[in-house]
Amino acid sequence: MVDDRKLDVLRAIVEDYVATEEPVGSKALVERHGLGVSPATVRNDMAVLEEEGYIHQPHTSAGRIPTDKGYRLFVDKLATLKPMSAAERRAIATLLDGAVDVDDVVQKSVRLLSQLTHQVAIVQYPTLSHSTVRHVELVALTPTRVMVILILSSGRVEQRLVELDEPITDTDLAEIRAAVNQASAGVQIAAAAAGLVDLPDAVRPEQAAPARAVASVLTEAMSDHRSDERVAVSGTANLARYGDFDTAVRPLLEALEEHVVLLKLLGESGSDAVTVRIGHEGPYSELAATSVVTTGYGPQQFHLGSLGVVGPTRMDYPGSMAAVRAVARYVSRILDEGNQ
Amino acid sequence: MVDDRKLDVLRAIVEDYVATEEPVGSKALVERHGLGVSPATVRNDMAVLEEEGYIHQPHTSAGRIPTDKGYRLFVDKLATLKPMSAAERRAIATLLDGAVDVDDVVQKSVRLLSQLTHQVAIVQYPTLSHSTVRHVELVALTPTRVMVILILSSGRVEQRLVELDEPITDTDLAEIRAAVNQASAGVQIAAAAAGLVDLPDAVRPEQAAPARAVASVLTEAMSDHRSDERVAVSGTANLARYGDFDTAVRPLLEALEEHVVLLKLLGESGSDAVTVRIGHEGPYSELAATSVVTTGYGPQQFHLGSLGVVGPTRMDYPGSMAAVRAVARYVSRILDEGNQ
DNA sequence: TCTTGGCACTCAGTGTGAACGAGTGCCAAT
DNA sequence: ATTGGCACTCGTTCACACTGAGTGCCAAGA
Repeated sequence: MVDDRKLDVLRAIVEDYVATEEPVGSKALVERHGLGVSPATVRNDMAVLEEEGYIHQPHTSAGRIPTDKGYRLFVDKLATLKPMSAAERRAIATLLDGAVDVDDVVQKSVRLLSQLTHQVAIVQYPTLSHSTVRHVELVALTPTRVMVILILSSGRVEQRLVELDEPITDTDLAEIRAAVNQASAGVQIAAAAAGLVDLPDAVRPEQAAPARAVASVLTEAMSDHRSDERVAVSGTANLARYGDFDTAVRPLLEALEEHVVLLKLLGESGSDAVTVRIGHEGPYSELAATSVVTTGYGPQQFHLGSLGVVGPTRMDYPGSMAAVRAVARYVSRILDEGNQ
Repeated sequence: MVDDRKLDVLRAIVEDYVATEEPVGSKALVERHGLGVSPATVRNDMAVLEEEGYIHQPHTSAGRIPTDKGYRLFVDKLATLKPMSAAERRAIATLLDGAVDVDDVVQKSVRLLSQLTHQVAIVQYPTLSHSTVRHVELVALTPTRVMVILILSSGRVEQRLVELDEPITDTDLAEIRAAVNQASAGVQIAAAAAGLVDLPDAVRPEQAAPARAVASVLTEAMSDHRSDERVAVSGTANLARYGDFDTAVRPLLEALEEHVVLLKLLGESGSDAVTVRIGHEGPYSELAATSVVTTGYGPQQFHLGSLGVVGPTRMDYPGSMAAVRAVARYVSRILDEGNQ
């Protein structure tokens, strides 16, 4: 049986342990929280909680620390999101409103998130796969060198250089440009990439060769989801606060280098809600001592990417969850505005 | 007097200490290096080296470790650059040749450098200040929304969005575009930014308002040296190998978060040569235990930026210097090619 | 039945002191 | 100038006893 008071005890243990990084005993618990019962009673409750696997005793004569299962219950049942302070809200708003483009939004928000939570923050760059093509521009730098510029609805701009075998005239280039935009403007990039196969047929025969070259790099740029795989990381210095270098800090530092790993950590948080993955619940056994708090972002439930924080299981979940949610909302709003 | 054999002893001490991270004694020294003399002789030499301040004894019954001054002598007099292996050369070439744009070059080379040296690598994004304007493109997304695209000789592309008060026609836009390119193409960005002040006078009166708006964002984009201040960092996980968390790792992790600090570390390495700054020689007292190996890069002595590695003073200087130089050369070459 | 005070027990952490040994400095001999 | 020998230093390690936070259990009380 886990009744209300036992939940209170668990909450108190989690809060104290997060604050002190030391096993917490029954006496300190009743002192620091107004539980209204004696240490002996708390001890009985602790015995039950331990029996059920929510807390754990490193050694006989020590206090208790929460297990992953205990944190899980804490997060599911007990954690009321810490509301952001007015100052924090203002900081988020002013910082992110000053961002000039999408990359800037990502870089500013990852920094912000790490500062708000004092954890390591991760922000995935927004995916291009839902974007539509807004415009394609062709600029002749020299008669045989054309800069191809792809402007997406997300505000992202990709450029590629094309070397032509033959010099091209401005009028030919203009016609190809028109044909390309005819074929792709307003179309989702995947479909646009597919449609460009027919581009050489849509122009006059003598323009087929350069059109093919242009179509080729455009297709490549559209299917190049490199930016889907990019993530920004900030706040690694915050790891310094945590002891236990070998089990907690080192594996995390190594994981942070591997963006593939980070993407997997972020990846499954598809929905609107804030997801918490605690210790061993994650996919990497080396990261058994770290937790991940993530959520998706994007305008109107449109999943453009994920962001979150990672840190030791011993982390401030309510605070992290609140910050993650707040930043995700602002980012979504900003991206939405830029999109109109 | 510091004669040749004493220099040999110093070299041996540095090499052993770098390899083992432990104070090195006279006996181990003659065993591991074929010095051809007895431990007692080495001890005499060590006494002199200590007197002169090149090495130091943490406590009476311990071996010696090099001082910053000792590392300095080692680097200046003794370090012959470790030549890159054929495999390493090939890795550099194949990786960097696959880069598609400038940002990609930076990101790949920082990663490469950290892997080659097993240190923390830093690469500054190339400065824009020497770039010239290659082309300016104006694209009407809607009649009142114009995407301004600035293409620089370095291959970098900056985009900005302009909201117009009045709808604009395609012909007006084309005329403004022509005027802008007339004024800026081929001109260094600083001069181009200055020249754009006169843009409204160069177009027909009814186009002055939109021209002013365009000139305004272009000037801002040209003088926005944000990218001069950007740096890429990789290899923080390599710090995990070093003990001495508080004096060596933590301050460095904190410094790595502050890009301003990084830029200052990189900053003074203007020339072509590889610069080594050892421990206290640097500008930050908190980084007294870390050394920086940097060099500039850019085609034909044109300083576009700096790159290098940072790590504890106890680092493999010859290897780091060789890797830094090799990567800088490749980066310079690639940027040069893209620039033609 | 739940709560509480009391009490014996456990065991990590701390401190002390002795033994150990890596490494040195010095000196006399070569 | 180099070398073997030797006494000396001092950090490290280990054993051992001590301390005290914290527990589990039990009997008494609400």
